[in-house]
Amino acid sequence: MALSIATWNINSVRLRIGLVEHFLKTHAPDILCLQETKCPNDQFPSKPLKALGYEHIVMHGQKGYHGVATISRVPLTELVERRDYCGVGDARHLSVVFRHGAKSIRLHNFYVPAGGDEPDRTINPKFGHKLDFIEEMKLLHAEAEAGISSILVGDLNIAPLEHDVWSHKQLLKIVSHTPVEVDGLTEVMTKGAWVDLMRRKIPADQKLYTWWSYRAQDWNAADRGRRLDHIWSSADLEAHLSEITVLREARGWERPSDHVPVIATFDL
DNA sequence: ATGGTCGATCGTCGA
Repeated sequence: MALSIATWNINSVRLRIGLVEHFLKTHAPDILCLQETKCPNDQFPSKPLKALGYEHIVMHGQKGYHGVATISRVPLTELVERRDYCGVGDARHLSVVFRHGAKSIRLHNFYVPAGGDEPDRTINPKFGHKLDFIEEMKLLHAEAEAGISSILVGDLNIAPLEHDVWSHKQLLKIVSHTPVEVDGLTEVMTKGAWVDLMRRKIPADQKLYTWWSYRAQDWNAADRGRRLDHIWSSADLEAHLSEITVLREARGWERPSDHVPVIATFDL
């Protein structure tokens, strides 16, 4: 029985609700996790999503900034969590639990702080916040709850591997690919026993990006991308992963997000 | 080496 989970930093869900509808119509994931919805909960555009069969919507929004939402066509349980990482009141995490066949699965939806421009916490508090957020994520274990498998998706704002960026050497001092962030995210994975599902299907020696800056004249020709969006799971789900799709074409849609959807399909 | 572009909101911050 197939299960598909998608993640997409939408960069304003109200502005791009048409693109979300198009994506749901053409790819029909069972569940879509959005980040950077930039939308208070009472203004979330639920109606067109429900009309497409996505009747189960859990939001964690705030005015103007951040915000995550999980949109599902399969029922979700009452076991919803919204964790306030770093205790600053940002809407950057949401997790839900659903059943699929014999399994119960907790699905975490994360929007990790971008961290500003200067990779030095003594002069840039935003970078310090990012490092503290990652530190707190190290406490999250893929097997935290007995009998519940885990999937973790989202915009983690870190490209950990050499071929997750267009130039490893030129980005070593650029926030998202600095050694302190990469080491931190790697430790989140190892301590929590998470599996990087995208790299189980696309080998680490191949370039793989999910984000291209708005600032490039021609994002496609320059192809200076980064893999900032991720799909991880607990070890028990790895053997059931059938496909990973990075929807690069979405970067070329009209008025696009700077991130593209990533979809994991399981056979469970 | 620098600047380049977006979105929410309405001067400026965050990315």
